[in-house]
Amino acid sequence: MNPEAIPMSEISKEYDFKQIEERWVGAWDESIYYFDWNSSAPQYIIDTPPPYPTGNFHIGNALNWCYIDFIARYKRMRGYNVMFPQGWDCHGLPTEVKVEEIHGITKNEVAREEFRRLCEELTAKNIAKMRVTMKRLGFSNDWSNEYVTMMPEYYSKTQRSFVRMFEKGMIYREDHPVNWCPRCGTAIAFAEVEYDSRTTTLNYLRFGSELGDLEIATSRPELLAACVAVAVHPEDEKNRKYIGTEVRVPVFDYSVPVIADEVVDPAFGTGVVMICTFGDKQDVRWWVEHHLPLRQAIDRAGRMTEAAGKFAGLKISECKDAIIEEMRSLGIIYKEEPLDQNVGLCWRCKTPIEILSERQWFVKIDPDEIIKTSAEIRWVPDHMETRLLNWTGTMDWDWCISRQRIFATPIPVWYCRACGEPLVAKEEWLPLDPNQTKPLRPCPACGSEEFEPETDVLDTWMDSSISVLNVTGWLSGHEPRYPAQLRPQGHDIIRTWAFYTILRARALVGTRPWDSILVNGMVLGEDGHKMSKSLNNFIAPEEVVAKYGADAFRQWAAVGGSPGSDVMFRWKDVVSGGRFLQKLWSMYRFAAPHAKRSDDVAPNQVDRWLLFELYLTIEAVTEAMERFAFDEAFRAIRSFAWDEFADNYIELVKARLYGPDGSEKRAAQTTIYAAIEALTSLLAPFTPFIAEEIRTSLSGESVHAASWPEPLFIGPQPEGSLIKEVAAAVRRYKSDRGMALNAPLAGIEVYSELELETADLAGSTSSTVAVKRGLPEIETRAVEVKPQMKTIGPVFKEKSGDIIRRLKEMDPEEVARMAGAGKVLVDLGGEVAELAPEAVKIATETLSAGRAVDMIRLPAATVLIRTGS
RNA sequence: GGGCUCGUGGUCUAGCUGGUUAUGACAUCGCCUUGACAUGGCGGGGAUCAUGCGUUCGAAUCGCAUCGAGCCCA
Repeated sequence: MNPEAIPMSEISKEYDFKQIEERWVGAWDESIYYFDWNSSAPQYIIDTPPPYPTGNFHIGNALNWCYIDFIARYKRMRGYNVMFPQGWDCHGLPTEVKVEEIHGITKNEVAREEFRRLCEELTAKNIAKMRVTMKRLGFSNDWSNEYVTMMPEYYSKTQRSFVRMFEKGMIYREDHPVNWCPRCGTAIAFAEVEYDSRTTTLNYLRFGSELGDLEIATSRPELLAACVAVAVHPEDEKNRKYIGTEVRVPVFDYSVPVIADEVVDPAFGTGVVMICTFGDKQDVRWWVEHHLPLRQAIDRAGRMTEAAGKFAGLKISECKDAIIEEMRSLGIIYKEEPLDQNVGLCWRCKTPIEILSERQWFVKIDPDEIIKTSAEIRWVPDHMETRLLNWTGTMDWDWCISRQRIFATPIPVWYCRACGEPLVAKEEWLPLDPNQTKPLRPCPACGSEEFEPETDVLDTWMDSSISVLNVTGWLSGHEPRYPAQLRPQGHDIIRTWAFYTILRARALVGTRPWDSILVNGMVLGEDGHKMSKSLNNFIAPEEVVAKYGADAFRQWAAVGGSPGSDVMFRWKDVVSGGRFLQKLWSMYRFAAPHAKRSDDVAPNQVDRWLLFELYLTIEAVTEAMERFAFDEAFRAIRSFAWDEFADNYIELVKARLYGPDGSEKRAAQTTIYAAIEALTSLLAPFTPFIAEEIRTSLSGESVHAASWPEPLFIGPQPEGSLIKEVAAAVRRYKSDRGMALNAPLAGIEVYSELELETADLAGSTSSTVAVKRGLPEIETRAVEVKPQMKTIGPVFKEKSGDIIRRLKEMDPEEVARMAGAGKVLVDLGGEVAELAPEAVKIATETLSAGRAVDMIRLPAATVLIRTGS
């Protein structure tokens, strides 16, 4: 489009973000963001986090997606074959709960398949809502690579991964202690356990012994029936005599051994610990180490078992009360005191978890392999890797992957009714639900054809931990392209998603999952706390977009904080983003009729200065983008656009633009064109809407199909830079005197060592300008000595402080004279230090010596302004 | 209790491979309607760089300790 066809008056004065952004959302062709499976261009595959489809794309997601979009758009412009896929991690308890709520049912009241169907229906609706928000925010997702974990295309891969790892011996089924939520009725992994401090009671009781009663302290007397041993420290003077003997468990009256273990803290309680199966993780460790028997006193529903004798059937808390009451009345409890302790809670419902021994499916964890693989990955910021490594060393048992739920990937296993042997499905039978289909062969152990289906389902992390394999083409018919280049994710799920993904990629395809992982922080509300609905500091992205637009919101994401650190949501950042959009629009409104590309015009000093600034900006932005330093990148763009281009360059060249046609005018027009073209390209990853609006008006091409600007190789431009400095100084001069900026001055003389062009300076100051070499004939006087520490310190070491003090006391005129003569002598009392001239800088004051001029001193020039006429 | 990160004008932050004048934004105050923009321009005020000790000629920057905050975990 010819810019001449857009008179300035036809471009609205105000930037209408709503109209423009919504128009582009509707107009953009999404296919330009599709990954090309056949391309030989370097690939850049992003393992986008698949969000849980709650129906609301929250601001934490939005921050991460902004980061991803900045990178995806930047990499595309750099010529990469980019995949920015979108997945949905559908399975999970929250949806089950929501469905029960919506339909007023419990999951056991309807058929398994029917319940699953209701969950899928709700999930599909939520996904549709979230897609709308994502598109409105301007994310350049590749929707041709969307995946939905609840669909057979995806969960068949989860099932195949299960079968393959089973066949490699990396998945096994075993009776094993698991973390159990009695309320949800399901096993959970360590990653799902939260901790909270609670106050409870430490009960002191007596166990009967031939050596006299043994005193023990416990916070969980309800587990008395699960007691399998008692432990004391081997060096414990008071209690060591009991080691190797047996003591009687009160109330239940059976014998347990007393064992020695150094882990026991002799100073806690009575120094004697009751080992139960299982009160906590330490009990599990002792149980394994000392080969103790199993006495399970609590069942899956959180009620006491037959092992608890007359307390059987009571809830845990009821049993606790009853047992304490009984022991008090029998005098077994002789002391009670409050105890602060941290209890493990189910992350979903906050119910205290129990450790039960259950037959469950597990994935083997090899910490060394995880650590080795992690070392092959570039972590940004690098300290986030420490969190993974710390976590890797702290797990007491393998990853429990079976869950007692419905809406999840079925475990493709049956058990033979005749001999109990498990039959794991063959890969080619998948996908399947063992509750719906029968195995295609008889029991390999006994030949029976009668089977019980596995009703447990897989942990949802089993789905999402292969997201990276899914997007890189594993089991898809495409040539696989793992590892992916980037995993962007939050630091809250390092111990889960990052950990499990590394484990699974190693196990299934033998490589690291990604080249780099970019870890983003959490979004904090304006009160400084993590944004959440319960804290009532929650802002929806839709609200921000409605008020200030997606481009303004995205600027908050870019400059609100650096990736990795937590970022506070601040309205003022969005507001200031909106102002920048208006500023850009005003710039464009001015530039549109002037931006014209001409060949063979020679840029003048000011043009070349701007082109050099542009060159520096492109270099700085490119370098920052490679480090994912979006805040630095965007600040550099903003500073170029606002400070250099708008406030300085445009003001300097107005006279040329409004002046007569000629090569000087065409040089300015060409420079403006180049600046706007490059600027829109740099802005494209961050503010895709306004960048597109301006760029298409300028050149008719989409900025999102353009390539990243090449730095124009141009050296420093001291002349143009000085002209800018002088113009700014004159602007300040006028402002200080309350003069209008376009008020003419009687005359300006610029003294410097450079050969300056005067046209732009004369135009922007509305005054005649004379350029002279050297210094004006006026008096100068030294007023201050500035010692240069960098020069003095290394030479004079401990004398430096003294020298500085003396220098400041000396007459500046005298110091200046000595510096001019080649050396500065400083009397230190006993001795005289000899300083090189560069060890001091002299600040001078100028006297206009009776002439009718004002003087402005700049680092590289002296400007005289005639005040008389 | 452990690990990680971090304490810089009123608020948020840059600097942190040590060099005496600590960056920017927002807020605040003053001046200015000039042919893109008052959602603008120009300028001013405002900081014991959490505290203490140490290393050094010299510390916001390096080390140790203390206090405080956030996150992850036991």
